[in-house]
Amino acid sequence: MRFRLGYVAMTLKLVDCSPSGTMTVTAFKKLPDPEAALNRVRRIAKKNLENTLRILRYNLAYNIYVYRLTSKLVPLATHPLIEGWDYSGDLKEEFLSIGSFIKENDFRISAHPDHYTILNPESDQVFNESLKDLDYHAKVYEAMGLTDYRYKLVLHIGGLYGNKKASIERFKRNFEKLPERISKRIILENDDKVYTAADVLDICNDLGVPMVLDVHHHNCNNNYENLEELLPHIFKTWDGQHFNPKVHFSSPKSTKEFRHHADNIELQEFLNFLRIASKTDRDFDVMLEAKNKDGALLKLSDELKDAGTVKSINQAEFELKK
DNA sequence: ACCTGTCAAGTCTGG
DNA sequence: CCAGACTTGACAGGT
Repeated sequence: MRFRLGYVAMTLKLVDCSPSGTMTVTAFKKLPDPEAALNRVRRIAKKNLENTLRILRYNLAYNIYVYRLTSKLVPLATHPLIEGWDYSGDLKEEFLSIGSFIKENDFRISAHPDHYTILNPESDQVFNESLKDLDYHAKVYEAMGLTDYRYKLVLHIGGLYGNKKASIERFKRNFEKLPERISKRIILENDDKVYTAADVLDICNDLGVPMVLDVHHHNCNNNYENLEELLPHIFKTWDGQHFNPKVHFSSPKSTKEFRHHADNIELQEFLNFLRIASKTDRDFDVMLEAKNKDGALLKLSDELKDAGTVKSINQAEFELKK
């Protein structure tokens, strides 16, 4: 049984390599000439794309094949200020070279629209804004030539609005309204406050959508659910998908700030999870969500090699001994 | 060069 | 009904 490690958006190893350069609305409006402001956005977006390719090259060198794109590649992408700008046509070459590199090397790439993107709100306006953001994410994949639906978008269920059952029903109804180019990419994750792993598993089974288990969120919000029992069912939602099941993993910052992410991954907690996961007898990928990003990955990797319970294939891939 | 307040966005709680 | 927390990295303004 094998597993791979990945990290989110940003490497600490490369100098001056942010893929998330931004321009604020205030800064945009402050420039007297809208054309000049748009030029600035274009320059930042181009830089973000170039840096993303640099990061992917670095990942290849380190055998890191699991990576999450930042949602901020194109600043203000869904804002009316840049409405009408064809960023995917304008930066076609940059997008396509990223996509080709991803396909050539068979990277597992994902993206995670931020927590303002919600499918079950009570207001139509919030739903429509969320749709715009999902459309942007799908456009980014399409501009990269990643038209295969194996490249996913991770979402949470959303708000509670005082009634979990009704909010879940609204989620499902709204999900069915999505165009295929979006819905086929969506995978759902349990959150740290409202929707537990069992809640999300039910929704995923009803909709036929893969589920990402976030182990840390489960530790924050679990309603006494047993992970060992749930895990085989969670992994089963990935049957028929191109990639193996995916898990998010992070360690709590402290007892007091339990929900916050720590700088690195606690080895013992990780080994505990591996023990449970090994019983499913399936290969899987782990997205590490730590402040130290790829630094945390390389550190955990070293510690796993020393721990002896797993065999290292390379920096980011391991085989579990039975 | 460094420090701090601010930033597009939504939800929830407490006053 | 409104202000502030939540949470995040990066920008922008001030020193």
